[in-house]
Amino acid sequence: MSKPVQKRSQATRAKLIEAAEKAIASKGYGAMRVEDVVQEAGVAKGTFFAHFQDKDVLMDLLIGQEIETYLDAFEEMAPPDSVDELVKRLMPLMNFMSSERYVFDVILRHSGAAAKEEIGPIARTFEHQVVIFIRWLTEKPFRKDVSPLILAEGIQAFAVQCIGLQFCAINREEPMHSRLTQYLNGWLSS
Amino acid sequence: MSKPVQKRSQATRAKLIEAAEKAIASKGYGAMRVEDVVQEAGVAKGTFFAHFQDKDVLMDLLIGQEIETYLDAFEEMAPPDSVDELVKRLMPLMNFMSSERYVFDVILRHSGAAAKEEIGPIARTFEHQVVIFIRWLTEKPFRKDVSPLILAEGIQAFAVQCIGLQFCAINREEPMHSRLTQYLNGWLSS
DNA sequence: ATCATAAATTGACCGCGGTCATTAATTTCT
DNA sequence: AGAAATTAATGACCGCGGTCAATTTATGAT
Repeated sequence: MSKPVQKRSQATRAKLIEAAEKAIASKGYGAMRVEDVVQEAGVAKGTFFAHFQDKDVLMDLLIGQEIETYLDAFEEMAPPDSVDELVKRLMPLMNFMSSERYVFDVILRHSGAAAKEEIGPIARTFEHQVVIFIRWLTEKPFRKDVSPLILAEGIQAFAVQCIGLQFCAINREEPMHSRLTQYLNGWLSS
Repeated sequence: MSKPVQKRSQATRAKLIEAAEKAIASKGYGAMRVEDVVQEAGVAKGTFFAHFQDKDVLMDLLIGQEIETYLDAFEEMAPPDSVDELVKRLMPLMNFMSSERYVFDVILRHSGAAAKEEIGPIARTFEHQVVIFIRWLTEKPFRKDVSPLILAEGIQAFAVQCIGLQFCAINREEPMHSRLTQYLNGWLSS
């Protein structure tokens, strides 16, 4: 399943991923249908599930690699030296995470690895994020009375909270970035 | 849909809820099947959806009322005067929220009201929780340099974070309560 | 009581994710 | 090269949530 040995198998997998990306590009993540993907890829439905345990596994892959591109951008940047700067850096990623309710749900479902052995792409991005945050926090003037790991995980918790609130009508008048700024001012200042 | 006028309709609704509670009691939330519920209730499948927009709406109701019982217990208690006490008070609710992955997912999906007009049971419990936390925070010696509302929302964010991590194998060696204690020590102390 | 109107219920049907015994293509062995 | 053994692909089928035109039941007016 995860280790295709034949060339044909790799080609089929590539066709499926390409077809899925095409479907998503035109109709969004939430509207992607396995049946459309296999038709576009020119294979049978069962073939899809021979390559991906279920639809979620493919979504994990595609959304995970999208998130990773944002983290790559983080790596290029100089560490932010204020909460405002930090929030500004995070916004593009948060906008992607909140682009569709479905995307956010998939991310939440996969943000923690279900099993130690097989940590998925999205879970990996969350770990990667923590690494980046820890570096930023230790290099710059943020509070030092709480361990960087806890601080980093807290940033994630607040980001998730803000995205969640973004999806509810009552709270939508306050923009995500200003809400996150409030939380992080309370969380990161010494 | 939401305002049954005939007695017969109210009776049917009650039968459906009772049947659902029975199914959940014996097999858990995640295993509840609409088909089983309607059979137990002795009505047709379509009737279910005449009473509940979809399965999630019924889950919202049932899980929401369960959560509300924990909040009622909170109301009975004296406010906690330390983070340790606060965490101790929260644990029963958090244990319920993390009793099944499915339950947690439903809660996340409904924690924010989708529309101002029709705020669901679970969303109402989140608002109720905030009210309780604000009271606790203002009456007791927690930090005062951040608004109680933001502090209360932060407690929710950290609780959700801890439950989420609970479901992932990598982090399961650290018990929920000790993780939450760490977060809240950083968040609530002045 | 009788009929008109609205409310509630029905169950055949659909969409879509996911399964699995069968068949086809590849590789390995002799 | 051909037979045996692995690996890949197939598509009919299933489970389950959700829909809707048709039917039954209740209500209100005359």
